[in-house]
Amino acid sequence: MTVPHPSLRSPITAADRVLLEVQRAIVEGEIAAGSKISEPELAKRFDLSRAPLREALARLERCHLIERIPNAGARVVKLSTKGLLSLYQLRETLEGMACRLAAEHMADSEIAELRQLLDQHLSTQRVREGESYYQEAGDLDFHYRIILGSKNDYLINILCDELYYLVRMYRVQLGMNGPRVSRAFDEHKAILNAIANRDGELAELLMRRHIAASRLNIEKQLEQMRT
Amino acid sequence: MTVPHPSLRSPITAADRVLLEVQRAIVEGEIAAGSKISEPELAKRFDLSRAPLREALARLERCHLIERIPNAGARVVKLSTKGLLSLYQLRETLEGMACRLAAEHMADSEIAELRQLLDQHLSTQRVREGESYYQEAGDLDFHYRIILGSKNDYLINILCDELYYLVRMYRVQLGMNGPRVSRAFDEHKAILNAIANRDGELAELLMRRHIAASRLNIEKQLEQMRT
DNA sequence: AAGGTATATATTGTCGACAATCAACGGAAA
DNA sequence: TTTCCGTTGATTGTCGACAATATATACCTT
Repeated sequence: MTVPHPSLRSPITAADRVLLEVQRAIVEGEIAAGSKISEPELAKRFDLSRAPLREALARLERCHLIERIPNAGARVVKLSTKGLLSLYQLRETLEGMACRLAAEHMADSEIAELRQLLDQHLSTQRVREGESYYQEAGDLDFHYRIILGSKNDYLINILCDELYYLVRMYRVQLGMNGPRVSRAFDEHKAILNAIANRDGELAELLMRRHIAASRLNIEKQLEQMRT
Repeated sequence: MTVPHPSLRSPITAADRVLLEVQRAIVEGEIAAGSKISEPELAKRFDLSRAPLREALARLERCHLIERIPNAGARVVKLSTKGLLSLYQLRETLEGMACRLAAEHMADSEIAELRQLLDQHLSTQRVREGESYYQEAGDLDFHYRIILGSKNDYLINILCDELYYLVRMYRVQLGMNGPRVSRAFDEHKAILNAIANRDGELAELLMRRHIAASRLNIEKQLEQMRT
């Protein structure tokens, strides 16, 4: 059911483990945004040498969760309105593109699976009304499959490996469990239909609106928090 | 005159040096596409330890010049028609977006400098007719400035740090010195005008066509080589 | 002779220690 | 008191060696 992450390479090394742990910790705010990262401290905490840790840090930098300055160390990224805007601006363009390509390239079987996934979400959604985690996972799953459906490896890499952890970080730390669930479902359904009809242009448009709506929703909540 | 690369961080470390060297070697085909990379061999060749070398390899993977498999080593990427198509497909979307944003966000002074740059290219172009290196550098410069003008850090990072080396690798190894110089100049000029008029929509359209034309040009040459 | 298995070799992943660089603190001069 | 400078402390960058894993070779079996 859950789409395996593309960057999960078969042999799991120590660097991989610590990467996943630290990634989760940063996304969930367990390691505070903007805080400095101490290599010796983390190495001690995960009981391994600095070598695999630095490997992990390199990959964290790659997905924009930390920023490194030579000879000065690494810091967890700070969340900012400007950053959020840039990120969603980019997502709008890239996922729109992915959606158009998916409408062109997805196999009929993949589309069928996607529809099945959506129906399944709807039922679990009815049962577990309001539980945001399942919605979060389901939403990710939906987007992932479309992105993978684009069949463009560079595009897939950018969205799934380099941007999505940051997207999740914003969602989690700004508390975006969101009351947007039902509307999101309808939008997902419309997108799926466009893809099934092989209407790439419409699919792109709908996906762009979907993400724009999501962005506006977040910005609205941001505004409320400030007052 | 030349725009400094954004990823050139101030303190230059040993890993930075070897990165630049290997990057160049791969782009220019000195290290053959598809060949295996031996860490001990490269370490000996550049007379340093494997630690900074691995740091460099991590960054090479980031810009898609090598592919790493855990416990199995790294290989230089293979060039393929599919890869080239994916890459230019992505560039078309991303640089189009950058161009639209540049039309909205570039300062008047930046636009003036861009115009100056273009005039300068035109004159050197007349003097050194056909010398492709200057054209290559000039073209990169033009695109760089527009990308930077988008003021979207994530977009800038993707285009300038993660995709452009690969673009250059395709250009160099497929021998794209190109007779497209004069047409490219006209297209650049039109794009600049759209930006100066703050017409983001047109700027995006023109940039997309510019890149699409460049892609078609390459594909044409590819076709000729095959026969 | 072909296929599979086991050894042997080479490469990658990891470790602990050293060197180079940067940030923080304290003291001296204006 | 404020500013500049040198020292101290800590952190990052680099090194060489060891352990774990994968590839290649040779051998044995069918």
